Amino acid sequence: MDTKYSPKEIEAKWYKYWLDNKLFHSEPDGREPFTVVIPPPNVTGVLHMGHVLNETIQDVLVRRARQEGKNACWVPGTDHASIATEAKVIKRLKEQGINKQDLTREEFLKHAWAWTDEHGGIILKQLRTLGCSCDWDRTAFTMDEERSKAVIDVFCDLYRKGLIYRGLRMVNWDPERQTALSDEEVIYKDEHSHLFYLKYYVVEQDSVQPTGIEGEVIRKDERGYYALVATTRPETIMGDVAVFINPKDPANRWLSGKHVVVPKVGRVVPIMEDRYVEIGFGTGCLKVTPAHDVNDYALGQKFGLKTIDIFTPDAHVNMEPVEDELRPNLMHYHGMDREVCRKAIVADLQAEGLVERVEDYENKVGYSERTNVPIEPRLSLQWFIRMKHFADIALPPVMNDDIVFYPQKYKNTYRNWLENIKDWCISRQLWWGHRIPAYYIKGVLEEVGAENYPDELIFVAPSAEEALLLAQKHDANLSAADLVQDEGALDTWFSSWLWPISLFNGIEEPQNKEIQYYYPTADLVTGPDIIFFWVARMIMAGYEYMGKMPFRHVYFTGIVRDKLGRKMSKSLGNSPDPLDLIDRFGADGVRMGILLSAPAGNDILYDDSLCEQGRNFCNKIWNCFRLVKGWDVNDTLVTPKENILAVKWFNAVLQRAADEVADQLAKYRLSDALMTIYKLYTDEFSSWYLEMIKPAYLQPIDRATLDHTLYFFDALLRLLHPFMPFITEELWQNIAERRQGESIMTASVSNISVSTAHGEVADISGLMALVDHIKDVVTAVRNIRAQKNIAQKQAVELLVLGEQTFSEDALCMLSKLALLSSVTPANDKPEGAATFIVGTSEYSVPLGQFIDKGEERRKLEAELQHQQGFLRSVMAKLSNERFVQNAKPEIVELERKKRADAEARIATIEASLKALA
RNA sequence: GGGCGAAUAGCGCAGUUGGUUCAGAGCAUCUGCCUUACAAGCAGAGGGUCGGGGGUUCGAAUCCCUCUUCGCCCACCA
Repeated sequence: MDTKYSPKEIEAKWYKYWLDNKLFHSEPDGREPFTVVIPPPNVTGVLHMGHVLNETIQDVLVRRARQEGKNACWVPGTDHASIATEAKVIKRLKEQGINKQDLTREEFLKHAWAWTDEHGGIILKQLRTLGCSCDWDRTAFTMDEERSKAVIDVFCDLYRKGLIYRGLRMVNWDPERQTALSDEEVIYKDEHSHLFYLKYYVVEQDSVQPTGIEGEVIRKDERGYYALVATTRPETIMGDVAVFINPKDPANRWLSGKHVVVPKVGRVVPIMEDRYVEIGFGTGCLKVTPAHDVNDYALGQKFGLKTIDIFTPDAHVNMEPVEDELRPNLMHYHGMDREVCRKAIVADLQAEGLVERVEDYENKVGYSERTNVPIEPRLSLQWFIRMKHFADIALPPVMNDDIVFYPQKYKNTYRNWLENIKDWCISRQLWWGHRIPAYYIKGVLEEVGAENYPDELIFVAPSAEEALLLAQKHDANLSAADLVQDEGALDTWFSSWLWPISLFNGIEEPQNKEIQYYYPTADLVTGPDIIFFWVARMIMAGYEYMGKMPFRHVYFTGIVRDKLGRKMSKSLGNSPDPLDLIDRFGADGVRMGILLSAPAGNDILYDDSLCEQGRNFCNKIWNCFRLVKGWDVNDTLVTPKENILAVKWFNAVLQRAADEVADQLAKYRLSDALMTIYKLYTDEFSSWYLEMIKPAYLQPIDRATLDHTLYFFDALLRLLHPFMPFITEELWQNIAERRQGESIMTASVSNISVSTAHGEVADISGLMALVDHIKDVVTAVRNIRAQKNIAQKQAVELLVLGEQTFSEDALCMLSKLALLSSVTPANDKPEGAATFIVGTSEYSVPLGQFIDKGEERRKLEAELQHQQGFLRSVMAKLSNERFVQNAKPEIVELERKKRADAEARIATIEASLKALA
């Protein structure tokens, strides 16, 4: 066996074994279910560090549940990710010289499916490399037949319930992809921009009169009186229909009732008044373009203003809606991109003296989450869900912890969103996705246009045939050819929100055995960035369709960042390829690396050194195994006394650690749990226990000690298995004879210690204290060796001064660990001895001529000072009457004991100093 | 603008109702060791006024107030 663990073949071997033996597969049975549904990654995505974190956590939870005897079922799958995938397909088609516009819907979808089949599911393969124990037989896709049926049926159902409606609204428009987006898909970014102050000349120049109100600001230049309007988007002036002032604003009072000319455009628009306009911002004059701004639209609605939409769907200037008589002056802007037009129009305005000034300005601009282009607010006909009802059913269960969030702080975020919920725009102008099951009568649509199409003539049904039946109730003469289906597709999240239900076909058959057994799921593990997109909406759908929560616990992971704290991203190139890491450190090493510093909710700063630590830990375990398996056993050998003590002690340590791990896991403190196991292995097991029982070189070990040690090893592997599945399986299989198909995956983790290890221990804390004392003495002796340059192999004598006595087994253990030639009680210590104190006892190692009296004295004096300082602080407390009166009696008693101990130690040190003199 | 959270060792963190030498473990650093399981290792060591200030208390990293700094979420100020 090599001294290094080499993961590659071992990982492949056991993953295959698990699959061959169907150990990941779950079927409903009598056991308690433990269900986890994977947050479906994009079907065309590849594994990144965020996935590694997320999936490793899920795997730990699932594997642990399996070991606890639960029927664990982790369902994998992928998301069709409508907008992201459609973008990728369009890009690839472009590379092949094909434009989406030239394709029919059917042709495009053919390409999209081809792409999905080709690249889809790569990420699921990669999850196997990481060791994920998903039930692959259940692999699903948000757009497969079963899931699609659920989506369409839910749409129809919500429509019937009046929770879905169609309407002309101002929506977030992505001009790149040319589709509407939900509010959640818009990311606001701070931007350096400019505030342009434009002159809108007053039409009624002759009637301008100062009002005499204090604070009045009348603007006039050689061309006459004008209103000054501040805007960040001068290109939208072509859609201006009014200028608003606040009725209470003294500065602009004189403009009341006037009309102004939109600069360059030439349109005469009224000055109007509304309290929405903030006095003191800019000049207090607001230009209003209802077609291109959400607030302007609201004002337009309130006052019945026209909307002049001067952009095409891809945000190029369109002069069509502009009045004929104004157009000739503006035609050179026609077809310009909005950004280009901004520059052009500013230049023109400046040339004509219509810009009074330009200021630097910081503002927020909304960007499309997917295409990263600025959102254009756009009036369009879309489908929405009324969210009030869903907010009402989804808020209470989280607030009262029926569904528990880890960490809890996200409850606030969740509440905040639900309490200010807005309707959800679910339609997208995309082809890749679930097509909206709404049908229109072709003739009527052509006659009145989409915007004026009456709601009563919309027929929503799962299929064209069923829609026709509905339509025929309205007009018996209609035939299939008279109906036309809505062109839009649904938001991806409209299918994801059903995931925990649709995976078990719970929408179609709510009473089926699977949904009844697996639902609600146990834990959801996901990033806080999709708390609104996904988590909240799953809770809504869960209560709406199952009447129950979709999951009991939500574990929000942090964001994986690089060492410098930057978010990992493709463009920065700071994201390592997980497969490459697995290649270098092994899957177990990578899992440990990512888990170690990933407490819930905290961002993790990833660095390769974390995986190195994981790999090193694998080696440690590997070498423990080499040692233990290398021992020959001799059945006739009597178990040494120190081994009996060691076994009893480690048995207790193991149980304590196992309890701690269980507690930490119950609190979802995975990295703490892993650290507990790590320390148990490296510190207690390797550094102490194995050294305690290790036979001399080439000597055999006794049967009882070996058996107990193998048992401990087995238990340690079981504890570690959820975190590092591969190496633990490998060693577990080799530590004892196993049946075919048997696996550590299902080896129990309850009752980890052996209660019969050399009989019951009555006083566990006494046992622990004894071994702790021995460890302290050993460490002190090692220190003396180091300081005095005494060789590791050179045995030394130890004198015990005072009352401390050791039982025989303790003496044996002590002698073995510290390599002592003798341990003898003594009243006085010889000339030239190094001394140290453990607890209240003093020890001494005679050194003969090696001793440096001066140094020894300095050490003792330093210790004396420390003890005296400590005693003073204790005395201060005890002499404080209010402390003695108010503090709890046990606390006071403790202080008294501290005083006694300190006094004893001081006496000992003083005696030693005297002896040295 | 509103809300939430954080600040503890060089680094990323733990510290559960205030009380055990409570100021912690891990990594990194330093020192000594190729000691027959492991140098990807072993044995040791150093390192922090718990962001600043005030208060409550016999006692504060922990509770309260305040200031500073950082992060996140939400929001229609052109």
